[in-house]
Amino acid sequence: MTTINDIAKLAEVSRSTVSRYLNDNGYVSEDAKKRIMKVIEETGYIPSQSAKSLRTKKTGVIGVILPKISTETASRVVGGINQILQQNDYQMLLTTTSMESEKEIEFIRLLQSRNVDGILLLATNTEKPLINAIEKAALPIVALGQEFPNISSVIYPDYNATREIIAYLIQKGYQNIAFIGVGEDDPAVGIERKRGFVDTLNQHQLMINEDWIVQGDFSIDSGYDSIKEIWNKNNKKPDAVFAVTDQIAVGAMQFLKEQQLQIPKDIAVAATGASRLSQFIEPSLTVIDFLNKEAGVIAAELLIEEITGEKAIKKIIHDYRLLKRNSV
Amino acid sequence: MTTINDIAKLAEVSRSTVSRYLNDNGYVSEDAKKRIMKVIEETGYIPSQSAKSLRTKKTGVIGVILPKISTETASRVVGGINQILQQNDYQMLLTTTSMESEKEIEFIRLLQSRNVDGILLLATNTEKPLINAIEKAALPIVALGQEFPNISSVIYPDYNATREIIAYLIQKGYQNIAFIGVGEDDPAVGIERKRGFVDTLNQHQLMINEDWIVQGDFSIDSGYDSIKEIWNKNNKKPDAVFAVTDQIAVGAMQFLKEQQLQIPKDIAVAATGASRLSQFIEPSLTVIDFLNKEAGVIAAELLIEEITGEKAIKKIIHDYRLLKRNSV
DNA sequence: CTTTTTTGTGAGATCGATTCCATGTTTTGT
DNA sequence: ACAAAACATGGAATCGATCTCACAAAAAAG
Repeated sequence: MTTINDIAKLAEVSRSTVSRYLNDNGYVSEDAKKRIMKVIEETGYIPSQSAKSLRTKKTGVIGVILPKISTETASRVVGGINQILQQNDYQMLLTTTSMESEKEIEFIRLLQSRNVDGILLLATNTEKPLINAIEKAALPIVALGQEFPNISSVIYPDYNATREIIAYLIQKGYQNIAFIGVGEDDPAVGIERKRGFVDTLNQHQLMINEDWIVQGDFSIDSGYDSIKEIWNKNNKKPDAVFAVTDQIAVGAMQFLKEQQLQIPKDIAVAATGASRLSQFIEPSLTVIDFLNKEAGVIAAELLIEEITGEKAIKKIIHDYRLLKRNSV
Repeated sequence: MTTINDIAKLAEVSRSTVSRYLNDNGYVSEDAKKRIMKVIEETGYIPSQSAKSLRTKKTGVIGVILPKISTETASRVVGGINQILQQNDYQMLLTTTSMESEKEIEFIRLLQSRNVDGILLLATNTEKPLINAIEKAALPIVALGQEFPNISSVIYPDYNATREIIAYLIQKGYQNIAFIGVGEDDPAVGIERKRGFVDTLNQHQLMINEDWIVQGDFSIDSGYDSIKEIWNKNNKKPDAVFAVTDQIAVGAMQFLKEQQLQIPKDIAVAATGASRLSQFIEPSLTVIDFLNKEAGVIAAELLIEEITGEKAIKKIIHDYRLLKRNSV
């Protein structure tokens, strides 16, 4: 491999001059420049980032920690992050936790050892060990999707958005609304959305039927199973169901269709999350769109701000949109 | 930041001993081990990968170049890659070209400067400059989706799979089949799939109607526009349409439904690519499933093999599956 | 009881860049 | 014409690890 020393020798200048040329700082004569350029061209020399980073303490790499890459939400967010990072000449080191929360902590350490300039964390929990790991970390971290003390974060308006969509259901005349949620270790999805649901029902003096509140995970299958559970539990059936993710809703719709139920005539379905699927399934799903790509963009911008100075901790509550479609 | 020197001093041993401890090679007494362990624990020391890589010429990072992250295909492939890399303690540096082919070359250089141990290239073209860049690169590269000379690659059976699905259409009684393709700069999708289509029609002595062969890009919208173009062009309408991607097919279906056509009664639709959407759209799409995640797994395994010895260039033609569903 | 062998440790070179500083040469200002 | 400023260059330290080698002490072998 050719190094800066080889270039220096071939171009008959010193290592320092080559470095000055490469980084375009300090003085380099036209003559020397030309020679160096020529030699670099001929040898196909590529500077070693490892050596550079060792000296400068900067890698130009941002670590991204996410639960799972192969979900539409994740890939949208990553798309947004990527766009900003690329604009700012950063690269993205991607790690996925496969929903194992210990890995989030492990990766924070690992990314630090890789000397990344900052971390974007799409967290699925806010447990104490994770908080500790974040506080101990000596580099900028921005969280997306959950809120953490002492670091900047971009959070989705889980509570308010849920309130709006539930209110919309009620306004449309649905009174018996079922809820398919997820575990509470994910505060944003598991707690906030449920709180939005419960509070809105209470506000409208609607009865909350515990039999109609079930818990799935994030999968289509769990949506199917959850609504089935509701269906088999009781004689009285809901006339609407809200699912905390659109994947869950898709599974639920599958079951409902199998029961020969008309959506939304017999039962309305609404959810959070605007995947392609939610748009093209029939009937098209009424959902909350959290504009994931945008959120990724904002989070990345926040992180870069923080890397390049700006110490302020910012909490940004991201925008959302209620997409009224045909399932309600 | 604490370095190995600090640890050495605090544990009252030499730098070398700490290094031996960290890498678990050479002799370290139990006593020294204990002291080092304690100091590391107390200080929260994290070794610098930059320094390590500078010495060892290994980073434990694999570069992945892909056209676009936010497609289902890409995220499935990346999921598969990630799984294998994680198992082998590699990290993934992700770059996206946004379909700009010069960027593929740029990123090959960039990733080299980052001293990645290998590159996984999901290419969308096989132009000369790209081939040159690959040949000049002095590190293992594995391509996925397109074939390149002199490097290992995992390729999809574009030709054979297309033949099978077209044959299936014919067998089902469809004789007037339209084709929505993409540009020929993408040989795998643009040329091979078209060739499979044409050859199969010829083999069955079916007329190839040039008016029924149009070109879109990879988007849903282009599917809509393409089938519309076919529809408005001619008095005679096809009774089936094959699209080279399921996204295109979804767009086409949208148009066909708007024309009050029954799928598959009035017109059958088939495509390549088994997205979630293709499964849940109505009617569910008959497609070729290229098992993208699996392909990612195999490509990653191939690359790791190549990094750890094994010099053989392998061309692997990946498996596929014809999913017979309701759109045919 | 010597001779090997094994165990344990540290000094110092090295990887490939950046950067401070010293030194010399031009150019500019007055 | 002479001091000051600008230009140009190279030497050498440095970043934080690895790793070869030399050397000494302890254990095993003869």
